[in-house]
Amino acid sequence: MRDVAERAGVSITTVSHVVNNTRVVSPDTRHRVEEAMQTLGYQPNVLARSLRQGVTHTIGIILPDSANPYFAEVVRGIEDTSFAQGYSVILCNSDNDLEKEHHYTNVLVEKQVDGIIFVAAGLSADNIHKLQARRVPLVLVDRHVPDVQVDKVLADNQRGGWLATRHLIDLNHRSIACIAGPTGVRSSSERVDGYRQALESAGILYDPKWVVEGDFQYQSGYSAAKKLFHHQPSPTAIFASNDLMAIGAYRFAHEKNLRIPEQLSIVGFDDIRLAAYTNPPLTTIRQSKHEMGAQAAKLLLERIAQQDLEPRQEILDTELVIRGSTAAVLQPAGEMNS
Amino acid sequence: MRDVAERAGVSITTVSHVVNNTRVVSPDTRHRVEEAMQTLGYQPNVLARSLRQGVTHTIGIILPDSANPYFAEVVRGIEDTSFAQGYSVILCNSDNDLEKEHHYTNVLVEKQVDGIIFVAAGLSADNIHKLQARRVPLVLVDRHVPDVQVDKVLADNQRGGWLATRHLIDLNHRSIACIAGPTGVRSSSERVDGYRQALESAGILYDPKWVVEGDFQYQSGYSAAKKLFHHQPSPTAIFASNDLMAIGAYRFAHEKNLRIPEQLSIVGFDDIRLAAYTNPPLTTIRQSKHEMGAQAAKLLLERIAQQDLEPRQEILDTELVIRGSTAAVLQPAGEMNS
DNA sequence: ATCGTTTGCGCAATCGTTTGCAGAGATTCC
DNA sequence: GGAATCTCTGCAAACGATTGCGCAAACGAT
Repeated sequence: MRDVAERAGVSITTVSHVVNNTRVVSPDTRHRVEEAMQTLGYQPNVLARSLRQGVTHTIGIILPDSANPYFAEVVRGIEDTSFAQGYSVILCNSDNDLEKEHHYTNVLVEKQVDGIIFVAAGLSADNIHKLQARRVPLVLVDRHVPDVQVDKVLADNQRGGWLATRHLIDLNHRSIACIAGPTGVRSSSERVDGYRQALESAGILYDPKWVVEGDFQYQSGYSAAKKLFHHQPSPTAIFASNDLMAIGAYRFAHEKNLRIPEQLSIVGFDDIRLAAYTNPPLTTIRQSKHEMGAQAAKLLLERIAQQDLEPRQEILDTELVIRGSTAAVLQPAGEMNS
Repeated sequence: MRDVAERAGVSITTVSHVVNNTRVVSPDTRHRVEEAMQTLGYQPNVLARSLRQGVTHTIGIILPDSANPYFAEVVRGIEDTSFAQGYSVILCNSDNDLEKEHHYTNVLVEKQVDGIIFVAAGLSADNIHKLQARRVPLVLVDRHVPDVQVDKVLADNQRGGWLATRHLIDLNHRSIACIAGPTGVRSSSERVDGYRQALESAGILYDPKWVVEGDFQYQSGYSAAKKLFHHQPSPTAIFASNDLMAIGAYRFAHEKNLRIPEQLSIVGFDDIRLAAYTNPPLTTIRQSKHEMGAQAAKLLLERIAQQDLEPRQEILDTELVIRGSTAAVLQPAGEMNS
């Protein structure tokens, strides 16, 4: 910058002002400065600017695993709207490890990010409180965390679970199992709640034996299905609390030569891109992942602009997408449904 | 920091030295300083440090789409090893748009990142040269770019294409189509080269009509397959140059009631996690995506540490993974193969 | 008592910007 | 013709750390 100033025969102040268009500069000098910048290939050092202005135009994302197709799309939503507003994002994978999550919160604070978007690794209340004590703008995504007052954007998981299960009930299924997500993850337990409510409101006994826990990965869906079919009688339908595990269950069904949907109906959750391309295409609960990320970024940027807002909460709709993995049960276990 | 110094009754200098362990401090003062830091909840401002030291411990990743499962895993590889070495990553999606890519290179340079990992959007030579002119440490991943001298980590795409095709030939297929990636993407054209060579070395005519172009997404695999089956005769096997398009082709086959692998064999490329869970499980060419990212990060950090290295090139192995989507052709079109 | 060494610490410049304050010359107005 | 106003620009102090240089006290040896 000093070089530019020298070459243009002006002060550093003036250079700064032409760069930022922050006060009038005579056309003549402006031109000289611009020329000097051109030939010297000047690019501002935003570190210095940030230091001075206390603003980095950078936000952090902390989440369990960016390689998970679900989160990957959320991240894209965040990145897209951040980009549009001139913000960059620092990506941090916590691997569901509170320790790592904590480490990253520190790193981000030290790097003076303007805000953080957070998919909690688990019982992250401590980490969150620490951030709030520092008055770091914050928004929680996808997973609610108890005991914190903070902006959130969540999906209507319970309704989703209810829709999925209700759909199966409407198809005359009565033996409906559930592959749950990890305990302690709120979004998962809410889905199971929806499942349970749908069963109970249809007068079907909720049997904890038919709820097995997975970890949201393919493999665990496979294992869970195996476990479900280990004892008699077997379920005629499975509600998997995410698509990855639903696809894991597919794998099991194919190995056992169980035809989907004729012999086993499966409903997933999330509607990842892939879901439309499985065989058969997966009936699932859609939540708009990109939208979720975009909303989160929007909320965060608003809070950055104005710190003293009341904590807000955005609940995104979930929607049943009927594809080919569900069908009416062959031997209806009860009376016909209207 | 000034507050800490004041509270501990020492100079800022001393505080700095206890924070960084950079010269001897008497146990007594050290203790006082640490206590002051504790009670004040001091966290250093690494912006200021970076400005002074000219080092940010931050790297940038520019790639087409982090939501693509393939890149998502590469990114994890990068993030993991960066994290282990104390670096953070800024994530930038170019959407294969040279303009956006260029914008991001500027942003990253201005943010003074220590280096950049780059999956080229296309003919990115200009953007790369600009970076090199600024002496920004750089490594290219996954896609070669002509006319640049720079560290690279690539997969052996040609061998992969060859392996895939050879596998089909060994199964007596003679009518082998290919779903290519976008033109201009080097890794794609190399795979097609491998395909072509395998055909030719087996004395099978290479017919450009049987090579249709996709864009590496599910949907384009579907469309490509449709196009391939539009004319007679139809292929008995398809080599798709990535798994996503292979799965798109699955979709087409299922719609047409073509059984895989009995009536149509399909080989993919990449071996994304999902590939083991499709129905049937996808035969594909494995490349280690996480490893690729990890290698890239390693190379980059080495170059950051030592700028004056010769450009290096890392070629990662590809490997045929035989699963259930390929089988011997029903009516052998030619003589039996040993 | 003197001198050399060691130990422990502080001063102030620096990194590359932004920005409040103020000044110099040109122009306008009465 | 002087005052008031306008236009354009520069000085210098921040932002929050790091670091070369140097100084004072304590110590040990002679």
